[in-house]
Amino acid sequence: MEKLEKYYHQIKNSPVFYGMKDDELQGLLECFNARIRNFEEGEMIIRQGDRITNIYLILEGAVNIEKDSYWGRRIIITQLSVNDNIALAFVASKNIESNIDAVAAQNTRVLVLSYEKCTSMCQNACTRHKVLINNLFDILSKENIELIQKIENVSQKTIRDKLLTYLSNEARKRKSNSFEIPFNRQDLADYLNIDRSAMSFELSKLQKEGLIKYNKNKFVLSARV
Amino acid sequence: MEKLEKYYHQIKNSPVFYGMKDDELQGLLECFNARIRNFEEGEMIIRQGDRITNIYLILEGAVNIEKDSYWGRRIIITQLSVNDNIALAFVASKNIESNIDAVAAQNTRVLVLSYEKCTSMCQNACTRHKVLINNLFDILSKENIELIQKIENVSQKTIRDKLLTYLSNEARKRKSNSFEIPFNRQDLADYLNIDRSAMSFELSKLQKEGLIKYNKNKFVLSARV
DNA sequence: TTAATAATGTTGTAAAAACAACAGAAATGT
DNA sequence: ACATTTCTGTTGTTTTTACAACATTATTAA
Repeated sequence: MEKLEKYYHQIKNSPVFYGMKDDELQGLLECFNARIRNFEEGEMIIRQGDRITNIYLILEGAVNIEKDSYWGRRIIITQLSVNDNIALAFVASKNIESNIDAVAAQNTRVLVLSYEKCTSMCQNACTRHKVLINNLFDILSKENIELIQKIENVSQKTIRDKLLTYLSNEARKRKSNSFEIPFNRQDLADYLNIDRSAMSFELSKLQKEGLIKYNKNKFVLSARV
Repeated sequence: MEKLEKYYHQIKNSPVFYGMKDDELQGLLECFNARIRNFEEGEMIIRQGDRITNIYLILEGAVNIEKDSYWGRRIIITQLSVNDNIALAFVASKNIESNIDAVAAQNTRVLVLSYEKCTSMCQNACTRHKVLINNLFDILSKENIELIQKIENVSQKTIRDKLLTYLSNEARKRKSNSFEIPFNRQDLADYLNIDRSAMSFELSKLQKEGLIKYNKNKFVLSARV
């Protein structure tokens, strides 16, 4: 339990527990059987078919939400990072199996809470549960909007349009024309559902045309985009 | 307010209000300024850029959630039907503008509730609000899972794989190999982000190969799919 | 019933993507 | 510093898709 102390401030200010008083949070962390788990890059945190009963809060690192298609191709649905929750939607619908994998994209530290344990104990009656569920509702709303955004990105017709849509959406999100993306080329291709080499080719083309500049994961969009 | 009576039973048993006592629901409908609105096929219920402050519950009909791509192509994100809520994610994130259109896919009857009005009045304190937010959390979770499902559908590489993935997901959802889909051919193409005529061609091919049978919107999957 | 309109299916052609194979650059480990 | 491995970019070929144009079948209206 001592290790929790180190992250207490971060936990308290995370969207899940935002607005909770210290004593409420302390009690909740105990009641939730809170513990910290570490995952190495590439390690599976959640597998397709799992039933999720825990709330996962990312304290350090990043996690890819993936799906292997029936024919073996990898689909990256989204990448989560610090302060995000993993597979929250499956916690509420507890009789629905996870249809996604969660894979550590780097070495990752996660706070794990037994949601089930708390709801059974406090019967939804305590104030901290009320704050929590409000927060969870907000978080899920934002996730929902993110997923719609992603659908827009991958629904473009050409590789070019997918790239431009993705990049300009990222720029808008960060309120800057200059930003880093969390993906390497292969991951970006798996996120946009396109071939890596074809994507590389189109990126160069966009750079030659002066629409974008990039170096590794750092992108700069020209005003024209 | 009399018109509400006609739908009272349906409203009471809808996922949003599920588990609410009669007096709670009655009070809530008043406090929410509940009213019924009708939309004709093709009419816009929500537009990109709107700020959503109402909860919309579909009582009759169906609604397409759409987005016009920058280049003018139509994307159907999902189709909602009776008992579904429209654009719920944007109600929670009230300072985020809608990035989607909601268009009546048929003549549609909708219950409209001012979410804002209630939250400001009851300060999240009344029991009915607690039941409501729990329900909303559940609904958003399911929507989330649906969106992930849709991402899987459109992330397949070929038209054939998109169709087979979509159809077998539908079959699983309805627990039957025989089912109707809510789309005509053009809408299905816009949902899967593919060309209608190419899709028609592939559908015939699948039928010739004996993998599927179809007539209009009614599909039957062979055991091999 | 017939004409008009809409929806769906079919085909050929041009465009785009996937794929494979490889070259060069960057990162990693020893 | 060197060898090894991983990542990224490039090119040519094959496959798939979009698009356009039209045929056929349903649906609607007169």
